[in-house]
Amino acid sequence: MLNASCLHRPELTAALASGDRKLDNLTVPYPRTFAAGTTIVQQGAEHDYVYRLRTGWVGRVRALPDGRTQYLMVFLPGDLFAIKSVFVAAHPDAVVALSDVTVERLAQHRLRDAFDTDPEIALRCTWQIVEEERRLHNWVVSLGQGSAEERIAHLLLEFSVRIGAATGTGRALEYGIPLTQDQLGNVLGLTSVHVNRVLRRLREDGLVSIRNRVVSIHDAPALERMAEPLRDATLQARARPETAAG
Amino acid sequence: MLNASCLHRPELTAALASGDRKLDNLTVPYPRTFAAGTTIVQQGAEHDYVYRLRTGWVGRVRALPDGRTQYLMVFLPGDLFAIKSVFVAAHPDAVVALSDVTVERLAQHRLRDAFDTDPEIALRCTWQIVEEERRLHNWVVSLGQGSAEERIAHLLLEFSVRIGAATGTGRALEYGIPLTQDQLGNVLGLTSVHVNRVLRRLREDGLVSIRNRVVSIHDAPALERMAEPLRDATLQARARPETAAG
DNA sequence: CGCCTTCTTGATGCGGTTCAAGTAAAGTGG
DNA sequence: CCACTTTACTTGAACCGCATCAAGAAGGCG
Repeated sequence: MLNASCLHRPELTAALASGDRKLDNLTVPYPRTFAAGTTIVQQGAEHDYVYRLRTGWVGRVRALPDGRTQYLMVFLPGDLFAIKSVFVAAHPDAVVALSDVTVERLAQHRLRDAFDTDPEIALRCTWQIVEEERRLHNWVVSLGQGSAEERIAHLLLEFSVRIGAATGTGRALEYGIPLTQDQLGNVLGLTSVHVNRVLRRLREDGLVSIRNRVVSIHDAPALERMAEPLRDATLQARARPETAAG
Repeated sequence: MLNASCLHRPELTAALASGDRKLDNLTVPYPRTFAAGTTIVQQGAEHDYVYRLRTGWVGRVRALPDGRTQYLMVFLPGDLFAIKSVFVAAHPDAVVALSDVTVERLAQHRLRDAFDTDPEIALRCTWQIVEEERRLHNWVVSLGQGSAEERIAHLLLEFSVRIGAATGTGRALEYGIPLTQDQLGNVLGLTSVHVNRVLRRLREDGLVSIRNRVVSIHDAPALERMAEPLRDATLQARARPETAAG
């Protein structure tokens, strides 16, 4: 499991997997379930658990005082979330179940002890945060520079890759998505109306369609071409390495 | 030093400060300087150092293949940067000196060893990443939901707070800023033309002005009112705590 | 002085929002 | 099983915030 893109230094792979396995011993005995729409962690509240997502989709979302809302992260199975509980007292944003989900809970203080005594667990936790940072960087680029088309293409492809990686099969050309167009808008920084219009265009052009909460990628190369400018530069750089400067 | 907003769990304060002090023993003997505009870490390159910023401003920036660019982080004195070197092989974005800077270097592998053997150092490193994540969350909200006015007001206030915290004095109502309007645009996801126009309005309305690379906040309350919707919700929540839900 | 970067301002246009209305599908309670 | 409601999707028309294009002014710096 662990992570999709495996951008970590190769010498860490074993330690990471080992750290992940060790989390099993720290989880509260029985997994817990939340129905779609449930708030798992309240915005602004203190919280004493960290979670490992087993099934379903979870989102971190911030509500602005005037009613606007923005999603900050979408978690898929295998992700650790609310890991900030270990370090900060209050969560500045809510964590909600986007679909029905099952999670394993880890008591914050126990994980914190393990963090101190077991470097592999510390590594696993830090890795999760580093990975989230990577996603956030891409998110900022997407929101700051991407057009609506580019953002949507990029997001649907990212889910495709992450789901594919989590399930072991390669990229998923068809996958369930629990997000409504309204939620997609709040992920992408767009209105649901515009999301709808762009999706229509993509559907009519035969690139991708969403029907009955299922994404079907019909023309992956074209979709990738569309999302290309927003693609994580790490991969591009690998294709044509450059010399480092002082 | 360490961080501004002190949102960490109180029981960690001592360990964090201690971890920060321990970094002193890991730094390469002589601090290094970079001239404004220099690239410190190349986009897409591997890199074996982590840095602690002593003086000046540093930015992490991503260049898209078609020429667009987006800043992903602005580092101020006290920040650790390129800390990802410890965990990932290649940096997906460049790190550049926004002004003349002096930095302390830490060899990646030495820090990694220390990370394993000393929980306080692990905590200090993880804390830096958690803090960056906090900033990125706010950044995403800003780009996703904020108007140009809100984003600019929010950014200038954030710098004010962070500089104030780093220098020990409270919020800085006047501070030097090395960013050009063009760079501000690439931080804010706006064109320099629009940044210019909004800054003009803010100046004419007596809220804030930038002249000769110096920001002067003339009407802090009004500026805060303008940035209010984007303000980190943690503080808001503290004012009126809510009950937690299951 | 002449060049270059940054700042400034105007004119014009487009991408995305806003407002509004209508359709479709899935509950829900009687 | 059928009115009634609710939630999601869809589409149109009008508007506006910000981008784009263009050109000039104001400052460093060789």
